[in-house]
Amino acid sequence: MNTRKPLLYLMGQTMHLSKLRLLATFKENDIELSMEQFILLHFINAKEDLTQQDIANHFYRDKSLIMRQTNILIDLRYVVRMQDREDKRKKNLILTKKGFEVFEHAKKISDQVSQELLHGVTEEELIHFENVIQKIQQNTGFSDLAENC
Amino acid sequence: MNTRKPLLYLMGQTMHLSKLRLLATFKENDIELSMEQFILLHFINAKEDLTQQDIANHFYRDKSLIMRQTNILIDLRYVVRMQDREDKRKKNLILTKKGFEVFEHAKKISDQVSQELLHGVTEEELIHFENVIQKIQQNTGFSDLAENC
DNA sequence: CAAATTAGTTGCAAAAGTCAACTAATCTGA
DNA sequence: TCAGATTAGTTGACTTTTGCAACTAATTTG
Repeated sequence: MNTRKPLLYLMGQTMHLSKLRLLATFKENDIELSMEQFILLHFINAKEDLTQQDIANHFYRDKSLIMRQTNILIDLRYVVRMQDREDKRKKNLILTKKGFEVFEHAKKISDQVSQELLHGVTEEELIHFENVIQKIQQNTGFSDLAENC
Repeated sequence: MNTRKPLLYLMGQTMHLSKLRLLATFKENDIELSMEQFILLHFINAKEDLTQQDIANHFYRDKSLIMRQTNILIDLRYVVRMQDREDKRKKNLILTKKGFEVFEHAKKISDQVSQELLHGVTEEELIHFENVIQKIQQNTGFSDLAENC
């Protein structure tokens, strides 16, 4: 009998506990962001002329979910929606100064947490690890191969 | 500026896409289990004299959530609750024959999916990968070091 | 230009998760 | 020993997260 834990069991548990750690550290530092909000800010910050549909495609989520998550960030004045100049159906999401500051702070904490989580992992192991993660992601058949974020 | 993706961003996305792949494959094979239900079955199958509180502790979830997830498995006749002989507060969760059969089927599919996801990953890389995952899990400070499942 | 497609939006509902209160059983220490 | 603390399970009420379907307005395409 194969007693090795299923891959997704292992990854899921690690992900869950890591998320708890991140959120606890956010709270300690008075950052009131969910992990999803943080990731959304990260993505909006990294991309120019980003639309909600782009986000939905990238994360394989329903666009209505992205709509609502974005609304929260807008209510917080972290993000604004601006009509695209060329295509009036589209709206570009743009970080505000306030949003950028909050994001930068959260990013610093997040990097710190990552470092802690990777304590005892060598640079070489990390490279291999990220390499395997990438392969897994590609093997899902979902992930956009051309993607750079 | 550090352009590397945050660790949890990468892991989260990989986890999400992998979950989509697993659920799609479950559906193709007429398995009507959520990933959480599958993992719960896995855990109940692996452990003797398991209580809901044990599960809640292990997965760092509220016991009321475990209660409700277990109720679903009981409604499906996959699991039964049996009063512990020694401690009448406790109830042990036990797989039924039906539950075991469904689990075994799902496990087979899950192993298959894992294999597909690990396509192109060498045995050595996998060992390193699981090693890093374990370290991360331990570094969260949550994970029970004595645990074997 | 009519028909199909696309981006955003909204309503509805289901699923997932949290928190507090409660019961019954067990444990603990003065 | 037995009163008070603790533990496991349960329930209710609530919030958050998520997905689906329908709709509008703008754009693309044959």
